[in-house]
Amino acid sequence: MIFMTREEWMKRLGENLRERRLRANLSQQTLAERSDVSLNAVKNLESGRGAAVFSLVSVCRTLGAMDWIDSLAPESEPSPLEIAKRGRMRRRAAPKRKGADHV
Amino acid sequence: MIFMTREEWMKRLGENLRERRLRANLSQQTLAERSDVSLNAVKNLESGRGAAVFSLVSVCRTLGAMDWIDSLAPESEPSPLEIAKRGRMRRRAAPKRKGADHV
DNA sequence: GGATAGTCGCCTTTTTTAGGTCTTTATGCT
DNA sequence: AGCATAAAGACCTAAAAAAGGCGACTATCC
Repeated sequence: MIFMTREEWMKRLGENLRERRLRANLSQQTLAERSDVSLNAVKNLESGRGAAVFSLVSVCRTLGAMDWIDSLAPESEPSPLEIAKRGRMRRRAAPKRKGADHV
Repeated sequence: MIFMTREEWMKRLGENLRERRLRANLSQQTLAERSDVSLNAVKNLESGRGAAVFSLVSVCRTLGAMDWIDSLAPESEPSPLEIAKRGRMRRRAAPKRKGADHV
């Protein structure tokens, strides 16, 4: 289960969305209208074909399923070492200097 | 906080992804390469501009953050009433018949 | 069984994103 | 402080998705 291709993930995502919609007893058409996207956008999402993040967000908002967005935020606090060394949050990745860090 | 526009959600999503990346101390460039998407795709994602679900999935896969996909699946079992009435899972939304269900 | 309507497939046009490159900004490290 | 580089921005072309419509299939309800 760990090594799923991106396409497989998209399909899975589509299935989950579909289930959600059916639990709410909504047709693709109705969901599309309420989400203010086209019917095709919903089709593409559920079938796992290409879709835009905007469509995904729109549909999820209608379905009342937005928790996933914050579930993506790193739940762990920055390591104490980091806080000690650098006062604030990191705004850039550490630069790979010339000869310093090899590979 | 409840009524965020879709654009605001996109921005938030981007910020979360950005934080994740920084915690991993990866540059946009590196993340893009490892995710097999273009640098622009990563930029678009983090800036909250339009992006493809494919890009989102790709990046999340690299960051080891795929739990959200299944978090979208309805965790609740279908209601016992439903199971009793109809043997299997619903495959379509209930049709809105002519005079039957009003609005 | 029959009628209704949700779903799927395909097609065309328009809009958006990916992918690439260059310039500028500003952060992080020494 | 100085410098190397990550990151943001703008611009372009090609590719992909949105949007809209049409027809066939079939699950659902009566």
